[in-house]
Amino acid sequence: MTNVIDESGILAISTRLQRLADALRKEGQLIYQSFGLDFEPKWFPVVYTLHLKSSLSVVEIANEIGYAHPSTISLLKELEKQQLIRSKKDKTDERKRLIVLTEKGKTLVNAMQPVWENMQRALSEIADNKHNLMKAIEEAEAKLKVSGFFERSQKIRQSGNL
Amino acid sequence: MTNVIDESGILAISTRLQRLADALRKEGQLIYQSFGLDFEPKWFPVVYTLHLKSSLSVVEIANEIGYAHPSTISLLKELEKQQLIRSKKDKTDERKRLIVLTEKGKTLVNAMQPVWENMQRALSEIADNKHNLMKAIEEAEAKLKVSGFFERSQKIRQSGNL
DNA sequence: TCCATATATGTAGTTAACTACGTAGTTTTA
DNA sequence: TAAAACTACGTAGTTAACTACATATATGGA
Repeated sequence: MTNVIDESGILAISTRLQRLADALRKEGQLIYQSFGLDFEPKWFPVVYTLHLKSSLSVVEIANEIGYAHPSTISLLKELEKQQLIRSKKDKTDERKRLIVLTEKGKTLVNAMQPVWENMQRALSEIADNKHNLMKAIEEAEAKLKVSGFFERSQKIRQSGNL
Repeated sequence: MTNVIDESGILAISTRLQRLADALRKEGQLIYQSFGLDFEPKWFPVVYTLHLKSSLSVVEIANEIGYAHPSTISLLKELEKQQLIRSKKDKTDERKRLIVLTEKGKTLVNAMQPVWENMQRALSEIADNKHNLMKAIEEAEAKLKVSGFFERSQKIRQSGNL
């Protein structure tokens, strides 16, 4: 199991992140199935957000979950098809569509609580190590927010040595 | 900048990983451009592997970089178009195509050394924190190799409480 | 008050990975 | 030694995110 990429260090980091994200998403799908639930991991951010905030516009949801708005729209379409959400025009601003969970959606969220608890434990086993993965992600995101990868590269370059 | 997903904990981890991978890949593209190099981050795993191993078949490359072979084939097509690699039939096994870097490819690899060094430093600034991102990824991957997310979920479920 | 600018939503097309399946050589085994 | 099983490569179609652009409504300033 020699693997050049695992040894090429940090340069292949985006490859490694993507691989890991893919694997977890796919296995997440199997877990929902095994509990007999008709739910997909990619829906989690939207549904969880609406569970907490109850009524939000498309762009507000996009901001909450950190996605571009067209991605959010396509998730909302799927959830509408599943009858887990519905939407109505905002009366005070005709441009906005306010999204809410349906009764079916709320029921499903309740049914998913033990599954989420189960997943959380399994994920903790995987991610809680000497270097905690969630904390590492949070710290890296915080750094990027202060100054991006490109900006840091430019600064290093201008500093002379590279 | 309230963000439900950042606070929803580990359940949205695959979303977070993907976001981070995307951001780093895109900024990586800008960095190559800023150095005047016609190179894309997604090509790195293949090119770096061929730089170290010089002649490999399609499936061997796929295994080295941890991708499915069709993904590798489409990367190889792009690299062939860029004239960075070429291939010839293996004489002892007619099924195999042996891939090598061209002279242009080798020259580019040399030209990229300082850029890779620069990127490595910038990435270290981002990822070397209290919880080191690369190490966290490695640890999580090791755990998954022992027993996957699904398998762990099943075991927790069977243990009774969930 | 009306025009310019900004915001909210939507559509179309792209990207970078994947799985499923097909074909052609190679190896094993009955 | 011929059939079965395996391996290598390739194609087609899918997925889950993205950017760029279009349209409709709202708002602020001259």
